[in-house]
Amino acid sequence: MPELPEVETTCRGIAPHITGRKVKAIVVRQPSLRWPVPADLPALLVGRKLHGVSRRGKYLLLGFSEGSLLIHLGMSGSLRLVAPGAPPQLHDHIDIAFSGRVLRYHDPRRFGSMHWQPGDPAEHFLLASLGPEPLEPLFDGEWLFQRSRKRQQAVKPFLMDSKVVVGVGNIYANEALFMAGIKPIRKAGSLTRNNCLALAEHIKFVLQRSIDQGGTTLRDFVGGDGKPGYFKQQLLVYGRGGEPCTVCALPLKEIRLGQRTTVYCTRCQR
DNA sequence: CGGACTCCCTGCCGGC
DNA sequence: TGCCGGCAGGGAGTCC
Repeated sequence: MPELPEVETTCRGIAPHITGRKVKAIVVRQPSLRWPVPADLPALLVGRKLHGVSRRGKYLLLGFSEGSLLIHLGMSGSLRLVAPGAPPQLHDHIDIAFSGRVLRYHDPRRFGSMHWQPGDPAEHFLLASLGPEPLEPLFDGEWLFQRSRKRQQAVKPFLMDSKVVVGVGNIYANEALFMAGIKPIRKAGSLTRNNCLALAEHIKFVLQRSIDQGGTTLRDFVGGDGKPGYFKQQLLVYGRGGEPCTVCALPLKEIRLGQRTTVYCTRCQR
């Protein structure tokens, strides 16, 4: 169930265990993901040494000297390290076997993907037009303000547009809008500069806090129990439609906006 | 171009 | 109990 913090947690969790190791084998049990898994994946990877693991938006990048493997976890994907020979479970679609450790891709809904990009991964078509990373200084209130000018779209789908900023999914869009006191259905173009400053700060805050908490379950995660790294009980609005607002106790309103569940407080968010 | 909508897929939950 | 519709955290592709 990956949003940016889960992808970041995965990145940090797997990196120390596989960086510098050689790929020994690739097993593709189910090549039909969001896009077909490249048929030549074994030829591309076996024998290559992994230089490092990084993240761009919700894409994980396994970097080799010749290029990068881009992995997206979709809605239901996860990566785990398992011991060589561990029996695959249902929906364990792909193994990347390193010396001593197997990186196993699991994805019931198969909305995830794997792509190979020679050379600089940033040139891949899926990454080329992505907006800034939310936790980097390049993304700030001024950026949001400039990008939102004259946009008629509601602010929530605007925030979830990966060309505006990457990594803000449905959960964190709801949370950040609540914390910033901004109604999700407001037109992006109606936001004031101060609105945008608040919004950018709360996006950074909620994502960073979630990453910090994901870190607390890293050991379990790497050990293979796959515990998700975010804490549902800390969410202020997402999943709480009809329940009292944590600030004013008015029941939270739940609507559909751009085909996604949206929860907000009609009193605290304007 | 912006913005709304569709679809990829399995699992699960609530209603009947 | 079983079946069925609807919904789930993403996001590319299509159409207007």
